[in-house]
Amino acid sequence: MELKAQLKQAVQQAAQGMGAELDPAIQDTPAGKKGDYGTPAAFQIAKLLGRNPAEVAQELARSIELPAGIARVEAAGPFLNFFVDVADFVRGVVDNPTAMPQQEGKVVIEHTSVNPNKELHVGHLRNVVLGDSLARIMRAAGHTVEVQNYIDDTGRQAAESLFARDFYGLKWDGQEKYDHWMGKGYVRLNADPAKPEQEDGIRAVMHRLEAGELRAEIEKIVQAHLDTCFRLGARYDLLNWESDVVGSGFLSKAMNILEESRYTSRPTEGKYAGAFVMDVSEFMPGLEEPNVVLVRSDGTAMYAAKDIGYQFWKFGLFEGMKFKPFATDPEGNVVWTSAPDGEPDTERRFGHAAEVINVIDSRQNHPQTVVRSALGVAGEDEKKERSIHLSYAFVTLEGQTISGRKGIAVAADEAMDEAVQRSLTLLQDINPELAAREDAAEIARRIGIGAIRFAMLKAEPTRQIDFRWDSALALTGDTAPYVQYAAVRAGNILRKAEAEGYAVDGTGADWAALPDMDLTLAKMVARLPEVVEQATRIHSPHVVAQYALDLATSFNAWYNAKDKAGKPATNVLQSPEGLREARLALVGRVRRAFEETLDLVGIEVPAAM
RNA sequence: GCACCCGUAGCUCAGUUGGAUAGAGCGGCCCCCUCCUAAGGGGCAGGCCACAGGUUCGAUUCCUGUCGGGUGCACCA
Repeated sequence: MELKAQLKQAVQQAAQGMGAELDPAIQDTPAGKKGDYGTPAAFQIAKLLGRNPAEVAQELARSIELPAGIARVEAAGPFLNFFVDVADFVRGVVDNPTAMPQQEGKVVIEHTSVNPNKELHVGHLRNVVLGDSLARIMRAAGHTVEVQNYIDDTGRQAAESLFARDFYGLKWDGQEKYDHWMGKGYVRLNADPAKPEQEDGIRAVMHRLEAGELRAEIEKIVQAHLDTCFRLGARYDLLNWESDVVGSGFLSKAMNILEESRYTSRPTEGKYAGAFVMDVSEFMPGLEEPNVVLVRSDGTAMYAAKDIGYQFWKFGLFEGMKFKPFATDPEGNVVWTSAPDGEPDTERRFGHAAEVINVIDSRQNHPQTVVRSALGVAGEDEKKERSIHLSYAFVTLEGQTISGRKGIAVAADEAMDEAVQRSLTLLQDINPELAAREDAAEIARRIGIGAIRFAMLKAEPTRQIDFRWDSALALTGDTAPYVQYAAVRAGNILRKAEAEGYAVDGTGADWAALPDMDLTLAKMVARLPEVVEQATRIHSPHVVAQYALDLATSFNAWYNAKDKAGKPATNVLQSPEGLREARLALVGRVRRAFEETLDLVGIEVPAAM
């Protein structure tokens, strides 16, 4: 990685010497090709100079000054291939910690934001896992990250659940998970033919919610949601309540800012007479109707206006909310909440983001683009550019659209229970000795939760996924357990080596004894920083999940490598002294890479498998 | 109708700012525990990268169009 940057510079200089200015790509050579890293720079140079690419490559090979760690260079037709010095390279990887990107600036990530009226279902899992993983990645890349969870406490869903509870006279037994219990009333109400006649009662609850009278009721549901998310491994810094966003006057503050813009107006005639509208055509080309109504002609605000106010606040365009502690997460960190009786944020602790990432499903693409455009309308072009919608396709259930209202859903808690149970069953099946251990439950938990997280992450967010038990909870193939198993194997080698009294820190290592097979593994380790950089650039954790698979595949292939006689070729403990120490140090480094990589996507390594 | 997303092996998906023979997993067939854990490894079969143009020395990748699937287009929330 560091090495790639040096190679790039060397190629750049050599090209300059030939009279060509360019930004050359340095890439891994395709499998089966000679060399470790290569560049197609000769194509570009040839074009600039009007010469033959293969000749240019030859000349480059002769003139380039190779950085330390590169043993030699060879022209392969128009490509230029570099060969690393195996001993230098592996030692370099082993001796140095992962050189993560050093990105700066505060990033606010909003995810989860589940209506507080019913338990989470498997569709919500994707949101939580995407957001939590991206938060971990952005933090590792150097950013200050603040995770926010939006609580829609004044919405219709919350009102219906609370209404249903009283309407049916439901009593909580103190045992059932609270959000599940509340959800039952909601589903019952929506299946009830008598529901249309209850509109007045539901509206009355909505008014009480808006007045903040039922906040304690909603808090109980929110706490139950947090328990589910904590179990998944997600962590939060701040809960923002819709009633507080409204109560803090963000709406009028945002409208005041937008008033100044030449893109907003209050038409006195036509279809928008009397309303406050925003023309977004400059920011959203191709729209049939470029005007977005923010405030209706009767003076009431549209939902979009509230979203805009909230987004403006995240970027620090104004202040006003008050905060207090709400809960502590499993590590004992405080989760804060907005609250009418909280303290003003005099230290500007919350919000004030340089970048805002909203994790919301793709059905919100249009409204999210409007929110983003509003920053442009306000003249905040840089903030507009750094207003990111992490859009993902919503999850279907066995081909059906998930509907909490109709009760067509699998609860997130149920999916996690089942995943952990399946892990334990498999453990008993293939490793009874281990299953009898005291920590078997913890091992099964890490595997089960890991499997679910991984299933939600491994594909691109835009990809539609269908939740099916057998694929979401699979424990072999492209899954978390596959990666965890490789990490555990690496750990086992180290443990045995230490028991034998061998050095695992590189002491006594004969780096020059390492064959190319070991180099391949070290090269995979060295890729991690660029993977993290890419994940932050495209705002998607799936590349990290894919890398975890690549790393595990590399390690397993190396672990099982056979020589021509069919004997193990890389057995560490049976390697000659010197080579053994070099390999132990490498295995130790690979193990750390597994831990770091899995941590980026919120997956823990079990003690044994 | 308009906008956005997707179309890669039988199925589910990867594929770096355009580069060298397009890769995995699942499923099918065949091998590998005298070897640090077989939740593993190796091999075989399986591809007009939806289709048609274009840009380029070079396109799965960028542009245009067509077809197929999904989603969204209220002075709703």
